[in-house]
Amino acid sequence: MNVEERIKTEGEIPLERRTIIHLMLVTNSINDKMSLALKPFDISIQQFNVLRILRGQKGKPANLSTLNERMVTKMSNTTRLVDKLILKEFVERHICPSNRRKVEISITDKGLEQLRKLDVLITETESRLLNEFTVDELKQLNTLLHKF
Amino acid sequence: MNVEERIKTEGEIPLERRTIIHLMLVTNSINDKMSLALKPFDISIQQFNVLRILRGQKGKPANLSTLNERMVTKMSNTTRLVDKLILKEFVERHICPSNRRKVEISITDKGLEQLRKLDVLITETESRLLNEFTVDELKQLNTLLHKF
DNA sequence: ATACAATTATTGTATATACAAATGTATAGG
DNA sequence: CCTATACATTTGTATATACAATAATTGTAT
Repeated sequence: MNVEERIKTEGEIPLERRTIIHLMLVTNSINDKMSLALKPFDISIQQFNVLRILRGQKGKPANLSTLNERMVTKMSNTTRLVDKLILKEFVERHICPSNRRKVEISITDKGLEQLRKLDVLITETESRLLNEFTVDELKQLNTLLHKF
Repeated sequence: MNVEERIKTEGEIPLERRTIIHLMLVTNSINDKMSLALKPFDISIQQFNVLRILRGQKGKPANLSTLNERMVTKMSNTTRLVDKLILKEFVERHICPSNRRKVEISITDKGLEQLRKLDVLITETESRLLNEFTVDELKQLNTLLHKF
């Protein structure tokens, strides 16, 4: 990602500003590519993220606040995000019997099956995105990001 | 930014996946803080970006496709983004006399004035976001991001 | 000149998201 | 036991965004 070329600036950008812009450009590009990869499956990144969280629960259902807590990109309206996954029959929603304010959301077999297909795709996409990096560089990048 | 803590995972995340997630978490957090800083001025990050691009034109107006090309986060509908800036009287839109398909968008004095106020704020916010980094680390980070 | 394609921006429409208010449920204090 | 408060989610509504269709203008080939 060449910052100056991409945003067509000839003047010099201060290092701090350039870093922020650089990060934005990179993650925007990653998001675009991920969305594109998921598009044939008619699944958004957010929906994919929820499915993965639910699988990580290993059978134990999650409630809405748990999902919200764990989502990479938080949403202001997880109810309706889940609605869409229910429509696709990838998840189920039941009222929690021990506390009826809560809902229990769990992934269905159909959802798990879909996720297995997506796993391959996503792992490939991630690798493709990072193919210029050595393992050491990836570790270095993570160390730097940890400072935020 | 502690990835595992933030998304509440106990299992180990593969390095490549972790890197992508890490980037997302960091830029989401940056975006949140920037939006928050701009909020009192009722300006979105996108609108701010357009104003800055227009100032960079140094009097020379820009057309829509130029804006689109240069925006950090591209929009599918720059027309309506500009509409909002016109409503606030920060920019003006005229039909390009040499090619009437094009529009000429330019920043107004009021827009420039507003931008001067925002500059301080944004520069401060950027510094605050990056205060854990040395200049060397920032350069290092940019070098790594360049690999995308 | 005329027809056709290419360019540039706008508009319509469906969907997504943010934010606040409302709903239903549980808990704690008098 | 009653009421107030806190909690968890849902719903309403305004705004934002994506995507496709349309409109207007220009360039080009015949």
